[in-house]
This record gives sequence, C-alpha cells and structure tokens, in this order.
Amino acid sequence: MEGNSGGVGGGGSGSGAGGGGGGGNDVELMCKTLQVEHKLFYFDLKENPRGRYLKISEKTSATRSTIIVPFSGISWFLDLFNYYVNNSADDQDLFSKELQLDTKVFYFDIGENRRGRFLKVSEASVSRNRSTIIVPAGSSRDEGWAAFRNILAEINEASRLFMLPNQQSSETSERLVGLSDDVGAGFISGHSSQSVTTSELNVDRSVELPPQDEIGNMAVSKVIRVDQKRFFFDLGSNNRGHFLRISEVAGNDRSSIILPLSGLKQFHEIVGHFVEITKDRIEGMTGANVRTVDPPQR
DNA sequence: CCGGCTT
Repeated sequence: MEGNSGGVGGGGSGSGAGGGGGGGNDVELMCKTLQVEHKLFYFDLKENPRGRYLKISEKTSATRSTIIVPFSGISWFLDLFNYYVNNSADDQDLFSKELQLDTKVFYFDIGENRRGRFLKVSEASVSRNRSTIIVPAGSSRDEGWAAFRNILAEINEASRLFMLPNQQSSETSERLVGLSDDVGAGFISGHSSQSVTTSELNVDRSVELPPQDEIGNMAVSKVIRVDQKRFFFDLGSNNRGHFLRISEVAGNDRSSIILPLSGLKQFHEIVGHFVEITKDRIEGMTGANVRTVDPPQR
C-alpha cells in the first residue's frame, strides 16, 4: 500500500517541483523535522485518495532513505519506540521486534558500534526494495530515540484530530461495523533464539478482508475532550476481528482499552445505565467541554 | 557535518 503509487501526473512536467520532492498529489497534513547528531529526519504525514500514511525520511550527507508507515501503524511505531526508550535504561534487554502491517513488515533491531547505539528500522514489502532508517540512540540518555518518540506521539495525536471536522450526529454507531482501516497489526517477537511459542502466531489467518472501498473518508475515529483529558475512539481490526479502541490521553500518558465489537452493545447499555443513574449530577455540571446528546424532548 | 544495515 504505498501511498505514492497513485496518480502522480506521469508527465511530471510541472516546473519548479523542487527536485525529488515526491508526493505529487498527496496532501501534506503535517511535517516535522528532527535532528539527531548530524542526521536529519523528516516526518511527513500525507494523504491521498488511497488514505493516509507517514513518510519518515532519514537524510544524511550522502544517504537518503525513506520508509512509508501506513496510517494505522503510527501508533504501533509510537509504542515500539516507547518500548526501546523505556527499556534502554536497563542494560541489554532490548529485543528485536517485528511489526506486521498489512503486507509490510517493519523490523526493529538494535545495533552498536563505536559511534554508539542505534535502532535500525527497516521496511520490507513484497514489491519494493527494503529501505532502512537508522536512529541514533543519542549521546546521553537516549535523547535521540526519545525525541523521535516524541515526534511520533505528536503526529499520532494530531493525525487523529484531522478527522474531527467531519462532525456528524454523534449517535451513528451502528453503521461503523465492517470498516477496517488497519489490518493485521501486531507485534512479533523478533529473536529466533527467544523460542516464543509460535503456536498462537501460526494460526492460519484466513482473514477475509472486505474490499477496501472508500473507508478512508468515513468517520472511523472520534475524539472528545473532558477537562484535561482526551478520549479517542478508533475502529480497527486485526486477525482477531474488529474492535473499538478507546484511548485516554492526558499529558504524555496514554492508555487504551480494546473492545471487541461483539461487546460494543453491552458496553453501550452499561454506559447508558450509568448515564441514567447519574443524570442529575451530570446535568448540574457546568463543564464546557462535556457535551451530552440531548434526546428529543417529548 | 563523521555513520551503522543478511532477515
């Protein structure tokens, strides 16, 4: 699912393209740069008719490599970088990881040489040569990885807010079933010597995917703000099925629950129960950010 | 502005 393979004008006679800018029709939603030591990383969140993706480029004097992260993989990247940042304080307990997203596989590997420690992230797809970026850990306290992680966190949050303008009536929760934006996301422990019981992983994933119609434009995500917190509602699916992920974001902390859609109705009923029994108190509140949907009055 | 990389 390379986002770029769409209809970039084949002739490309557009003058003043700036040389190798790429992208073509793709709309740039957000871009950030990060300098770690002498490397420069470009983060470009882009969108085209096929969907959204994050392009991460590593720019060096003589080297330029780019990986394309599907939109659904941004949060996984964030989680993985959190893993390496958080565990780097301990000595050498950093394992390799594999992140499988649809047809792509991203390999995360730790390396070290006299320059220091680094994290190699390589993207392998069926039809394209493998591309790799290498993120230095940083001279002190892994600030390279941490800075990289922080940018991923910013993009991860901001990318969800882009879905906001489509504010429909907030009670359309039935027609969402069947959408699958991120397919088959999951971690796989990378080291072969780790002897992970692969029995679970070898479950034949005969996932009959619904044809990717125009699901990119649907409102598969919503966000509400309550006091200092934000709650994100995102539909997703993996080899286990479809789910609704509810994430609570406050400051730099983020936690999520994964609710299989089979339980969504019960969840809704229980929440409705608590709405009923606390209605008096809720209506007395004056929080400007608390938005309740009024039922039709009589 | 050094510079790493079997999948």
